[in-house]
Amino acid sequence: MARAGLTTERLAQAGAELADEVGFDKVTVPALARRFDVTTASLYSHIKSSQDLKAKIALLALEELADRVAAALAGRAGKDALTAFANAYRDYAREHPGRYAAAQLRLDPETAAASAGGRHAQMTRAILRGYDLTEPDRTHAVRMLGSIFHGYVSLEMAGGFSHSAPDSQETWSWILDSLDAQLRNWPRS
Amino acid sequence: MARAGLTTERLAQAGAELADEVGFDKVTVPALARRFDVTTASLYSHIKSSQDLKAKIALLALEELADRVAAALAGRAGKDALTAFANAYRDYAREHPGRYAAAQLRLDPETAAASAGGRHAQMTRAILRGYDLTEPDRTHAVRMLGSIFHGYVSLEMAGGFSHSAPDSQETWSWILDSLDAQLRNWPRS
DNA sequence: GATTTTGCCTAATCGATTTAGGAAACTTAG
DNA sequence: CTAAGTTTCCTAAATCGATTAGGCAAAATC
Repeated sequence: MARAGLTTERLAQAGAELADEVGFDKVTVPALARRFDVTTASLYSHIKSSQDLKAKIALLALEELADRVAAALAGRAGKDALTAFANAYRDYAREHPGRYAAAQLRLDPETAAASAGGRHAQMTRAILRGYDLTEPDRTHAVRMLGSIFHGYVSLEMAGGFSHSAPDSQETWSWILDSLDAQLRNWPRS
Repeated sequence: MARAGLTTERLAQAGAELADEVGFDKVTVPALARRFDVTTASLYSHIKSSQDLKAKIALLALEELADRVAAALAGRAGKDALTAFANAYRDYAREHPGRYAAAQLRLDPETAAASAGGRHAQMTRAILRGYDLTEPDRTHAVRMLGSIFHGYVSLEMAGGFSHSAPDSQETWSWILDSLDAQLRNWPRS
Protein backbone atom coordinates (compact mmCIF):
# COMPACT_ATOMS: atom_id res chain seq x y z
CA MET A 1 0.00 0.00 0.00
CA ALA A 2 1.59 3.26 -1.13
CA ARG A 3 2.02 5.79 1.63
CA ALA A 4 0.61 9.25 1.43
CA GLY A 5 3.53 10.89 3.18
CA LEU A 6 1.60 12.59 5.93
CA THR A 7 3.30 14.61 8.61
CA THR A 8 1.94 16.82 11.33
CA GLU A 9 3.19 19.90 9.49
CA ARG A 10 1.57 18.94 6.22
CA LEU A 11 -1.69 18.33 8.00
CA ALA A 12 -1.56 21.71 9.68
CA GLN A 13 -0.72 23.36 6.38
CA ALA A 14 -3.50 21.59 4.49
CA GLY A 15 -5.86 22.28 7.39
CA ALA A 16 -5.06 25.97 7.10
CA GLU A 17 -5.86 25.93 3.40
CA LEU A 18 -9.05 24.06 4.06
CA ALA A 19 -10.00 26.61 6.71
CA ASP A 20 -9.55 29.45 4.25
CA GLU A 21 -11.72 27.67 1.71
CA VAL A 22 -14.61 26.43 3.82
CA GLY A 23 -14.26 28.21 7.16
CA PHE A 24 -12.35 27.22 10.25
CA ASP A 25 -15.40 25.76 11.95
CA LYS A 26 -15.89 23.40 9.02
CA VAL A 27 -12.41 21.95 9.31
CA THR A 28 -12.99 18.36 10.25
CA VAL A 29 -10.83 15.27 10.41
CA PRO A 30 -12.69 13.41 7.64
CA ALA A 31 -12.59 16.49 5.39
CA LEU A 32 -8.85 16.74 5.79
CA ALA A 33 -8.41 13.00 5.23
CA ARG A 34 -10.27 13.31 1.92
CA ARG A 35 -7.67 15.82 0.76
CA PHE A 36 -4.97 13.22 1.12
CA ASP A 37 -7.08 10.31 -0.05
CA VAL A 38 -6.58 8.42 3.14
CA THR A 39 -9.01 7.17 5.73
CA THR A 40 -10.00 9.25 8.70
CA ALA A 41 -8.25 6.96 11.16
CA SER A 42 -4.93 7.49 9.43
CA LEU A 43 -4.69 11.08 10.61
CA TYR A 44 -4.68 9.97 14.19
CA SER A 45 -1.09 8.83 13.87
CA HIS A 46 -0.13 12.48 13.41
CA ILE A 47 -2.61 14.39 15.50
CA LYS A 48 -3.93 13.62 18.94
CA SER A 49 -7.47 14.73 18.29
CA SER A 50 -9.60 17.09 16.28
CA GLN A 51 -8.92 19.78 18.89
CA ASP A 52 -5.22 19.15 18.55
CA LEU A 53 -5.44 19.62 14.79
CA LYS A 54 -7.22 22.92 15.26
CA ALA A 55 -4.64 24.06 17.76
CA LYS A 56 -1.87 23.27 15.30
CA ILE A 57 -3.61 25.30 12.62
CA ALA A 58 -3.94 28.12 15.11
CA LEU A 59 -0.22 28.01 15.91
CA LEU A 60 0.64 28.06 12.22
CA ALA A 61 -1.58 31.09 11.69
CA LEU A 62 -0.09 32.92 14.66
CA GLU A 63 3.42 32.32 13.34
CA GLU A 64 2.54 33.41 9.84
CA LEU A 65 0.84 36.52 11.08
CA ALA A 66 3.75 37.37 13.35
CA ASP A 67 6.17 36.96 10.44
CA ARG A 68 4.13 39.28 8.30
CA VAL A 69 3.84 41.89 10.97
CA ALA A 70 7.56 41.69 11.67
CA ALA A 71 8.33 42.20 7.98
CA ALA A 72 5.89 45.11 7.75
CA LEU A 73 7.38 46.76 10.79
CA ALA A 74 11.01 46.54 9.71
CA GLY A 75 12.59 49.95 9.50
CA ARG A 76 9.47 51.90 10.36
CA ALA A 77 8.57 54.05 13.32
CA GLY A 78 5.81 56.30 14.56
CA LYS A 79 2.67 56.53 12.51
CA ASP A 80 4.34 54.69 9.71
CA ALA A 81 4.84 51.69 11.96
CA LEU A 82 1.31 51.95 13.35
CA THR A 83 -0.16 51.88 9.87
CA ALA A 84 2.06 49.06 8.71
CA PHE A 85 1.18 46.98 11.72
CA ALA A 86 -2.52 47.56 11.37
CA ASN A 87 -2.55 46.86 7.66
CA ALA A 88 -0.53 43.68 8.00
CA TYR A 89 -3.04 42.49 10.51
CA ARG A 90 -6.08 43.41 8.47
CA ASP A 91 -4.68 42.18 5.17
CA TYR A 92 -3.88 38.82 6.65
CA ALA A 93 -7.44 38.44 7.87
CA ARG A 94 -8.80 39.35 4.45
CA GLU A 95 -6.51 37.02 2.57
CA HIS A 96 -6.80 34.17 5.05
CA PRO A 97 -10.13 34.38 6.86
CA GLY A 98 -9.96 30.76 7.98
CA ARG A 99 -6.48 31.15 9.42
CA TYR A 100 -7.44 34.39 11.08
CA ALA A 101 -10.37 32.64 12.73
CA ALA A 102 -7.99 29.88 13.76
CA ALA A 103 -5.67 32.42 15.36
CA GLN A 104 -8.52 33.41 17.69
CA LEU A 105 -8.86 29.88 19.03
CA ARG A 106 -8.46 29.72 22.76
CA LEU A 107 -5.33 27.71 23.48
CA ASP A 108 -4.51 26.06 26.74
CA PRO A 109 -1.91 28.02 28.72
CA GLU A 110 1.12 25.83 27.91
CA THR A 111 0.36 25.86 24.19
CA ALA A 112 -0.27 29.58 24.27
CA ALA A 113 3.04 30.15 26.01
CA ALA A 114 4.85 28.26 23.25
CA SER A 115 3.01 30.18 20.54
CA ALA A 116 3.88 33.33 18.64
CA GLY A 117 1.58 35.23 20.98
CA GLY A 118 4.57 36.67 22.76
CA ARG A 119 6.00 38.04 19.52
CA HIS A 120 2.69 39.77 18.85
CA ALA A 121 2.68 41.45 22.21
CA GLN A 122 6.32 42.43 21.78
CA MET A 123 5.73 43.98 18.39
CA THR A 124 2.76 45.92 19.63
CA ARG A 125 4.95 47.39 22.35
CA ALA A 126 7.56 48.19 19.75
CA ILE A 127 5.16 50.41 17.85
CA LEU A 128 4.63 52.52 20.91
CA ARG A 129 8.32 53.27 21.19
CA GLY A 130 7.69 55.94 18.63
CA TYR A 131 5.34 57.69 21.02
CA ASP A 132 6.09 59.28 24.31
CA LEU A 133 4.30 57.00 26.74
CA THR A 134 5.41 55.74 30.11
CA GLU A 135 4.04 52.84 32.13
CA PRO A 136 1.31 52.04 32.85
CA ASP A 137 0.02 54.09 29.93
CA ARG A 138 2.07 52.04 27.54
CA THR A 139 0.42 48.79 28.63
CA HIS A 140 -3.00 50.36 28.45
CA ALA A 141 -2.22 51.54 24.95
CA VAL A 142 -0.99 48.08 23.91
CA ARG A 143 -4.28 46.63 25.03
CA MET A 144 -6.25 49.34 23.32
CA LEU A 145 -4.49 48.78 20.02
CA GLY A 146 -5.00 45.05 20.25
CA SER A 147 -8.66 45.53 21.01
CA ILE A 148 -9.36 47.95 18.25
CA PHE A 149 -7.53 46.05 15.54
CA HIS A 150 -9.04 42.76 16.54
CA GLY A 151 -12.49 44.25 16.99
CA TYR A 152 -12.46 46.10 13.71
CA VAL A 153 -11.24 43.17 11.69
CA SER A 154 -13.78 40.86 13.31
CA LEU A 155 -16.68 43.16 12.62
CA GLU A 156 -15.50 43.82 9.10
CA MET A 157 -15.19 40.11 8.38
CA ALA A 158 -18.67 39.56 9.81
CA GLY A 159 -19.93 42.03 7.22
CA GLY A 160 -20.72 44.74 9.72
CA PHE A 161 -19.53 47.64 7.59
CA SER A 162 -20.26 46.43 4.12
CA HIS A 163 -23.75 47.74 3.56
CA SER A 164 -23.48 51.44 4.12
CA ALA A 165 -21.39 54.46 3.29
CA PRO A 166 -18.71 55.50 3.99
CA ASP A 167 -16.74 52.51 2.95
CA SER A 168 -14.66 50.43 5.27
CA GLN A 169 -11.31 51.66 3.99
CA GLU A 170 -12.16 55.24 4.89
CA THR A 171 -13.09 54.28 8.39
CA TRP A 172 -9.90 52.29 8.75
CA SER A 173 -7.80 55.28 7.75
CA TRP A 174 -9.82 57.53 10.00
CA ILE A 175 -9.24 55.23 12.94
CA LEU A 176 -5.50 55.10 12.30
CA ASP A 177 -5.29 58.88 12.05
CA SER A 178 -7.27 59.15 15.19
CA LEU A 179 -5.12 56.68 17.12
CA ASP A 180 -1.95 58.37 15.99
CA ALA A 181 -3.21 61.77 17.07
CA GLN A 182 -4.34 60.39 20.37
CA LEU A 183 -1.00 58.74 21.13
CA ARG A 184 1.03 61.76 20.06
CA ASN A 185 -0.96 64.11 22.25
CA TRP A 186 -0.77 62.01 25.34
CA PRO A 187 -1.23 62.95 28.15
CA ARG A 188 -4.13 65.25 27.37
CA SER A 189 -6.19 67.76 29.26
CA MET B 1 -47.85 10.43 27.89
CA ALA B 2 -47.45 13.71 29.76
CA ARG B 3 -46.26 16.60 27.66
CA ALA B 4 -43.24 18.62 28.55
CA GLY B 5 -44.72 21.91 27.35
CA LEU B 6 -41.98 22.85 24.97
CA THR B 7 -42.14 26.00 22.92
CA THR B 8 -39.61 27.69 20.71
CA GLU B 9 -39.17 30.44 23.28
CA ARG B 10 -38.56 28.08 26.14
CA LEU B 11 -36.00 26.23 24.09
CA ALA B 12 -34.18 29.44 23.24
CA GLN B 13 -34.26 30.49 26.88
CA ALA B 14 -33.01 27.14 28.13
CA GLY B 15 -30.45 27.11 25.34
CA ALA B 16 -29.15 30.47 26.52
CA GLU B 17 -28.80 29.17 30.07
CA LEU B 18 -27.04 26.10 28.81
CA ALA B 19 -24.70 28.26 26.76
CA ASP B 20 -23.74 30.28 29.84
CA GLU B 21 -23.06 27.09 31.77
CA VAL B 22 -21.12 25.01 29.26
CA GLY B 23 -20.22 27.39 26.44
CA PHE B 24 -22.12 28.30 23.33
CA ASP B 25 -20.22 25.85 21.15
CA LYS B 26 -21.27 23.01 23.44
CA VAL B 27 -24.96 23.76 23.04
CA THR B 28 -26.31 20.73 21.29
CA VAL B 29 -29.76 19.40 20.55
CA PRO B 30 -29.40 16.28 22.69
CA ALA B 31 -28.01 18.33 25.59
CA LEU B 32 -31.00 20.63 25.47
CA ALA B 33 -33.40 17.68 25.18
CA ARG B 34 -31.95 16.21 28.38
CA ARG B 35 -32.88 19.40 30.22
CA PHE B 36 -36.50 18.81 29.40
CA ASP B 37 -36.36 15.05 29.76
CA VAL B 38 -37.54 14.47 26.25
CA THR B 39 -35.94 12.73 23.31
CA THR B 40 -33.79 14.58 20.85
CA ALA B 41 -36.26 14.18 18.03
CA SER B 42 -38.95 15.98 20.04
CA LEU B 43 -37.18 19.30 19.73
CA TYR B 44 -37.48 19.21 15.98
CA SER B 45 -41.16 20.11 16.24
CA HIS B 46 -40.06 23.49 17.59
CA ILE B 47 -36.79 24.19 15.85
CA LYS B 48 -35.82 23.64 12.25
CA SER B 49 -32.28 22.51 12.91
CA SER B 50 -29.38 22.84 15.28
CA GLN B 51 -28.32 25.99 13.43
CA ASP B 52 -31.80 27.38 13.83
CA LEU B 53 -31.63 26.81 17.56
CA LYS B 54 -28.35 28.64 17.77
CA ALA B 55 -29.73 31.52 15.75
CA LYS B 56 -32.67 31.81 18.13
CA ILE B 57 -30.32 31.92 21.09
CA ALA B 58 -28.35 34.62 19.31
CA LEU B 59 -31.48 36.69 18.72
CA LEU B 60 -32.45 36.35 22.35
CA ALA B 61 -29.02 37.51 23.45
CA LEU B 62 -29.07 40.48 21.09
CA GLU B 63 -32.46 41.56 22.44
CA GLU B 64 -31.40 41.18 26.05
CA LEU B 65 -28.23 43.10 25.46
CA ALA B 66 -30.06 45.86 23.64
CA ASP B 67 -32.54 46.12 26.53
CA ARG B 68 -29.75 46.42 29.02
CA VAL B 69 -27.93 49.05 27.03
CA ALA B 70 -31.14 51.02 26.54
CA ALA B 71 -31.78 50.96 30.28
CA ALA B 72 -28.22 52.00 31.03
CA LEU B 73 -28.39 54.85 28.57
CA ALA B 74 -31.66 56.33 29.81
CA GLY B 75 -31.19 59.91 30.93
CA ARG B 76 -27.47 60.02 30.33
CA ALA B 77 -25.36 62.00 27.92
CA GLY B 78 -21.74 62.68 27.07
CA LYS B 79 -19.11 60.72 28.91
CA ASP B 80 -21.71 59.45 31.31
CA ALA B 81 -23.54 57.80 28.42
CA LEU B 82 -20.33 56.48 26.91
CA THR B 83 -19.36 54.83 30.18
CA ALA B 84 -22.81 53.43 30.80
CA PHE B 85 -22.94 51.96 27.31
CA ALA B 86 -19.53 50.41 27.55
CA ASN B 87 -20.14 48.95 30.98
CA ALA B 88 -23.51 47.52 30.04
CA TYR B 89 -21.83 45.77 27.16
CA ARG B 90 -18.92 44.46 29.17
CA ASP B 91 -21.00 43.43 32.18
CA TYR B 92 -23.36 41.46 29.99
CA ALA B 93 -20.46 39.54 28.50
CA ARG B 94 -19.07 38.78 31.95
CA GLU B 95 -22.40 37.66 33.38
CA HIS B 96 -23.48 35.75 30.30
CA PRO B 97 -20.44 34.56 28.39
CA GLY B 98 -22.42 31.95 26.49
CA ARG B 99 -25.03 34.44 25.38
CA TYR B 100 -22.37 36.95 24.46
CA ALA B 101 -20.71 34.34 22.28
CA ALA B 102 -24.11 33.59 20.78
CA ALA B 103 -24.59 37.26 19.94
CA GLN B 104 -21.47 37.07 17.76
CA LEU B 105 -22.96 34.32 15.62
CA ARG B 106 -23.10 35.27 12.00
CA LEU B 107 -26.76 35.45 11.00
CA ASP B 108 -28.06 35.28 7.48
CA PRO B 109 -29.08 38.72 6.19
CA GLU B 110 -32.85 38.37 6.65
CA THR B 111 -32.47 37.13 10.21
CA ALA B 112 -29.97 39.85 10.96
CA ALA B 113 -32.33 42.48 9.61
CA ALA B 114 -35.07 41.27 11.95
CA SER B 115 -32.71 41.24 14.92
CA ALA B 116 -31.94 43.83 17.55
CA GLY B 117 -28.81 44.73 15.61
CA GLY B 118 -30.44 47.90 14.41
CA ARG B 119 -31.17 49.02 17.96
CA HIS B 120 -27.51 48.53 18.81
CA ALA B 121 -26.38 50.71 15.95
CA GLN B 122 -28.99 53.30 16.84
CA MET B 123 -27.92 53.46 20.44
CA THR B 124 -24.28 53.79 19.52
CA ARG B 125 -25.18 56.79 17.38
CA ALA B 126 -27.17 58.19 20.28
CA ILE B 127 -24.08 58.30 22.47
CA LEU B 128 -22.33 60.47 19.97
CA ARG B 129 -25.05 63.11 20.11
CA GLY B 130 -23.27 64.34 23.20
CA TYR B 131 -20.19 65.08 21.13
CA ASP B 132 -19.75 67.57 18.37
CA LEU B 133 -19.27 65.32 15.35
CA THR B 134 -20.66 65.65 11.87
CA GLU B 135 -20.88 63.06 9.12
CA PRO B 136 -18.96 61.13 8.05
CA ASP B 137 -16.96 61.43 11.29
CA ARG B 138 -19.93 60.28 13.25
CA THR B 139 -20.19 57.03 11.32
CA HIS B 140 -16.47 56.47 11.63
CA ALA B 141 -16.75 57.01 15.35
CA VAL B 142 -19.69 54.61 15.63
CA ARG B 143 -17.60 51.95 13.97
CA MET B 144 -14.62 52.69 16.12
CA LEU B 145 -16.63 52.42 19.32
CA GLY B 146 -18.16 49.15 18.19
CA SER B 147 -14.76 47.78 17.31
CA ILE B 148 -13.08 48.72 20.50
CA PHE B 149 -15.83 47.51 22.81
CA HIS B 150 -16.22 44.27 20.96
CA GLY B 151 -12.50 43.76 20.65
CA TYR B 152 -11.74 44.53 24.26
CA VAL B 153 -14.47 42.32 25.62
CA SER B 154 -13.44 39.46 23.33
CA LEU B 155 -9.81 39.64 24.33
CA GLU B 156 -10.69 39.99 27.99
CA MET B 157 -12.97 36.94 27.84
CA ALA B 158 -10.22 35.01 26.09
CA GLY B 159 -8.03 35.74 29.09
CA GLY B 160 -5.75 38.11 27.26
CA PHE B 161 -5.38 40.61 30.07
CA SER B 162 -5.64 38.42 33.10
CA HIS B 163 -2.05 37.52 33.76
CA SER B 164 -0.28 40.82 34.07
CA ALA B 165 -0.50 44.18 35.73
CA PRO B 166 -2.16 46.61 35.46
CA ASP B 167 -5.49 44.96 35.92
CA SER B 168 -8.17 44.92 33.33
CA GLN B 169 -10.44 47.39 35.06
CA GLU B 170 -7.76 50.07 34.99
CA THR B 171 -7.24 49.61 31.29
CA TRP B 172 -10.97 49.74 30.70
CA SER B 173 -11.24 53.07 32.52
CA TRP B 174 -8.17 54.38 30.73
CA ILE B 175 -9.70 53.50 27.37
CA LEU B 176 -12.99 55.20 28.23
CA ASP B 177 -11.17 58.35 29.38
CA SER B 178 -9.15 58.27 26.25
CA LEU B 179 -12.13 57.83 23.95
CA ASP B 180 -13.99 60.61 25.66
CA ALA B 181 -11.06 62.99 25.32
CA GLN B 182 -10.61 62.03 21.71
CA LEU B 183 -14.25 62.63 20.84
CA ARG B 184 -14.45 65.91 22.74
CA ASN B 185 -11.41 67.33 21.01
CA TRP B 186 -12.55 66.45 17.52
CA PRO B 187 -11.61 67.72 14.97
CA ARG B 188 -8.00 67.84 15.94
CA SER B 189 -4.83 69.36 14.65
C1' DG C 1 18.67 -9.76 5.19
C1' DA C 2 16.42 -9.62 9.75
C1' DT C 3 14.28 -6.66 12.93
C1' DT C 4 12.21 -2.76 14.67
C1' DT C 5 9.56 1.14 13.93
C1' DT C 6 6.17 3.66 11.62
C1' DG C 7 2.22 4.65 8.47
C1' DC C 8 -1.94 3.50 6.93
C1' DC C 9 -5.83 0.20 6.91
C1' DT C 10 -10.14 -2.41 8.55
C1' DA C 11 -13.42 -2.66 11.99
C1' DA C 12 -16.04 -0.93 15.57
C1' DT C 13 -18.13 2.28 19.13
C1' DC C 14 -20.14 6.57 20.46
C1' DG C 15 -22.49 10.85 20.03
C1' DA C 16 -24.75 14.60 17.21
C1' DT C 17 -27.97 15.64 13.34
C1' DT C 18 -31.93 14.83 11.03
C1' DT C 19 -36.18 12.54 8.85
C1' DA C 20 -40.29 9.40 8.72
C1' DG C 21 -44.17 7.78 10.64
C1' DG C 22 -47.17 6.63 14.69
C1' DA C 23 -49.84 7.35 18.98
C1' DA C 24 -51.42 9.99 22.67
C1' DA C 25 -52.67 14.47 24.24
C1' DC C 26 -54.86 18.85 23.62
C1' DT C 27 -58.45 21.76 20.92
C1' DT C 28 -62.56 22.81 18.65
C1' DA C 29 -67.14 22.18 16.33
C1' DG C 30 -71.23 20.05 16.17
C1' DC D 1 -70.06 15.48 25.28
C1' DT D 2 -68.18 13.52 21.56
C1' DA D 3 -65.95 13.30 17.00
C1' DA D 4 -62.59 15.34 14.09
C1' DG D 5 -58.53 17.72 13.59
C1' DT D 6 -54.15 19.37 15.21
C1' DT D 7 -50.17 19.37 17.89
C1' DT D 8 -46.77 17.21 20.72
C1' DC D 9 -43.94 13.82 21.65
C1' DC D 10 -42.21 9.03 20.74
C1' DT D 11 -39.75 4.98 18.34
C1' DA D 12 -36.88 3.79 14.70
C1' DA D 13 -33.47 4.49 11.54
C1' DA D 14 -29.92 6.76 8.40
C1' DT D 15 -25.92 9.70 8.10
C1' DC D 16 -21.76 11.82 9.58
C1' DG D 17 -17.90 13.22 12.74
C1' DA D 18 -14.64 11.67 16.56
C1' DT D 19 -12.00 8.21 18.29
C1' DT D 20 -9.76 3.63 19.58
C1' DA D 21 -7.97 -1.18 18.85
C1' DG D 22 -5.47 -4.17 16.38
C1' DG D 23 -3.23 -5.76 12.00
C1' DC D 24 -0.25 -5.72 7.91
C1' DA D 25 2.95 -3.72 4.89
C1' DA D 26 6.52 -0.27 4.05
C1' DA D 27 10.63 2.31 5.83
C1' DA D 28 14.32 2.64 8.51
C1' DT D 29 17.93 0.51 11.26
C1' DC D 30 21.37 -2.77 12.28
